[in-house]
Amino acid sequence: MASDSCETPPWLQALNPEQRRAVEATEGPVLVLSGAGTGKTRVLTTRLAHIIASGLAAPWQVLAVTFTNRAAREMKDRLTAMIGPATEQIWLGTFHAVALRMLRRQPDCVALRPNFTVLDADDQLRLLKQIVQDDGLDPKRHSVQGLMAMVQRWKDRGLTPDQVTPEPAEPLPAARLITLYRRYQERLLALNAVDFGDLLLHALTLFKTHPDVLTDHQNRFRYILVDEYQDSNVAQYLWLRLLARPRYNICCVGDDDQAIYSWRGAEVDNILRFEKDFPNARVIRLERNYRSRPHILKAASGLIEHNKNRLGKALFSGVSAGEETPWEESREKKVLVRGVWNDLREAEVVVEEIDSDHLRGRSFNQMAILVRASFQTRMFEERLIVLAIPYRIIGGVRFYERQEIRDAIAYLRVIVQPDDDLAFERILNVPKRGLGPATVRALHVLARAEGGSLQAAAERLLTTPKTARASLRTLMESLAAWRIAATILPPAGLVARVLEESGYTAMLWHAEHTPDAPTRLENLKELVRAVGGFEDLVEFLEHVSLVMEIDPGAEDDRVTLMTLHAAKGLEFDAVFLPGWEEGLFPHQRALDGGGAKALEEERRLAYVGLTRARHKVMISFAANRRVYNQILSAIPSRFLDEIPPDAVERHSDSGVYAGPRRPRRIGT
DNA sequence: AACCCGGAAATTTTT
DNA sequence: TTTCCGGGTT
Repeated sequence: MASDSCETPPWLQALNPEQRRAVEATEGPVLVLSGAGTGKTRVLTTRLAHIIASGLAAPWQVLAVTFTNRAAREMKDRLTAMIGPATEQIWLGTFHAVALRMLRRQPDCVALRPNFTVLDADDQLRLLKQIVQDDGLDPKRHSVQGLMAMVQRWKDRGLTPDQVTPEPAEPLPAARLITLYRRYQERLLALNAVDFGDLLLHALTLFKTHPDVLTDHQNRFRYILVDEYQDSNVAQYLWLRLLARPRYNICCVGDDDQAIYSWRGAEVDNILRFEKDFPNARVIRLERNYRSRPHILKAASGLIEHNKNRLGKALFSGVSAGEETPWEESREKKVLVRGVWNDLREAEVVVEEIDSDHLRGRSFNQMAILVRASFQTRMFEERLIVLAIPYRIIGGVRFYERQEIRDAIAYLRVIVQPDDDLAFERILNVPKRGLGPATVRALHVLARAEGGSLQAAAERLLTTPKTARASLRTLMESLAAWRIAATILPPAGLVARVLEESGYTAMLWHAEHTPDAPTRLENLKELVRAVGGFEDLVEFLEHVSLVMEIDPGAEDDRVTLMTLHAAKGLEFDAVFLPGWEEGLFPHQRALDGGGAKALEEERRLAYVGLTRARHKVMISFAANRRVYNQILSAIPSRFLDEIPPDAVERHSDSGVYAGPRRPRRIGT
């Protein structure tokens, strides 16, 4: 083993002792508890490089799973810089991407056929709604979204319809819910489709029902790395446990203080239980923070200490964070807290601060406004536009969720995958071609009678001369033509042709009365451009269903606006945290139902926000905020009182309730 | 099949 | 307030 050699390999030299231990502890289960800004990504990438460079395993014998696409991309980039093209051979990706890759190899093992589709949230809802209606339930009385959430939660826990245990206190009898779940799963299989939760559920089923497949994978993966382990759900945990056997060379990296996804089925318990789950596990703590200035660390640590359910970890400052940066100023030795009259004023104050920072030579790139809920960004956008400050929003309405993009993609799906009824139904009458509900109903009846797809039913319908509709014939002929074209044209060319020949662009061009038609046309052009980066249509569709976002443009100097959730893993010189009010942050939903657990998660979210900052944090709260049409009053967030007072400098506008206990300063 | 109207929900966070 | 959905009418 390379670590036995006398010379220290160069890639280890840049690490501190704890990091180095985390990298060199290759055998057996290891939990790396890495606090914010302690060099987690460096440890992960170095560990991978170390395993490969010292010959412990070939690249393709290593599996590294992340939670987000961004984390996967970042790791890939940094690893490529270290070990070059061998990176490509590592199994590196999000849980969902890796699971999908495995399922693609053996779709038949979980009753799928090749080329199965990955449905997005919108398709899932549509499908479930159909099932709910078929069951004679009124979608209005029983929220389809609520039912969907329930199904997803089951899937997050790795439960198939057969394994779901009846739960009391649900809106419907348990047996009926399970039937809905079962029908939903049956419909998905019939459509040759999976939803997001299925990727993991099926991957788990694959291992459970096919021991030979599991053994193959166990033999292949000598080393497993897991990022953001605190965000894993039960299904992911079970899947990892199976896969890691019998060597248990599994290294999980995470921070229980940054667990913010329980609403999506993540189990903080996974990380809290690690030592029990994996006997003889080594636990390595990374607590040396290289990111934030001491006052920020103090504020963040003081806040998170109010959580009871945590492993306990204390960050300390690794180096003095600031050398020669434009951020050295005396008044920013504390976390600034501003209390203002209303949300409008809050936007003014924050954007003014951003503007004056910029005038002092600080770049917009290094400033971020992190909000609790995405609707908060609007007010800031308006203000930024007034002062002509460039900004970018991360998250928001995602590119591939826009209507016109989903329509275009539905066309592609119909071409690639004739069984995809959802996509077919979506495009059947878009643009309008006289194929309305009556036609859809007829097709459904026929499809059900013959046990085939809607497209098969459509072909069949055309053979019965009496009912044959000219426009349906035209559509089916077009589809056939596009299918042939797909084998010749590059994907981008095909998309352009489909949009043209289907009449879709004509429809938009014609629709001058709708103000956003030009934007939509623009988006479609953007889509063609995005498709241009792919050589294979199927590959593109895969990318769409997993990545959901389009490559960000060139890095220019802009302020970033995003939610706190989206900010995890990022860092900025200055971070602005608006909306620290009871009811907004902590969010009302957390205060209503969830009890202490939900509140602790909100607190962790606040912790994540604070620890994104290198040099400067400004928190703000508004006494009044416009929600819908009404103006709501709120008192400052309890989190403000939980930050150690000596790490904070408060200024509140006159007349603004500044919170209990502390004397307030008036005016500035 | 296309249009109009009224009522209800919307705003937590995402692979 | 706006937007979306479903039902009813033309």
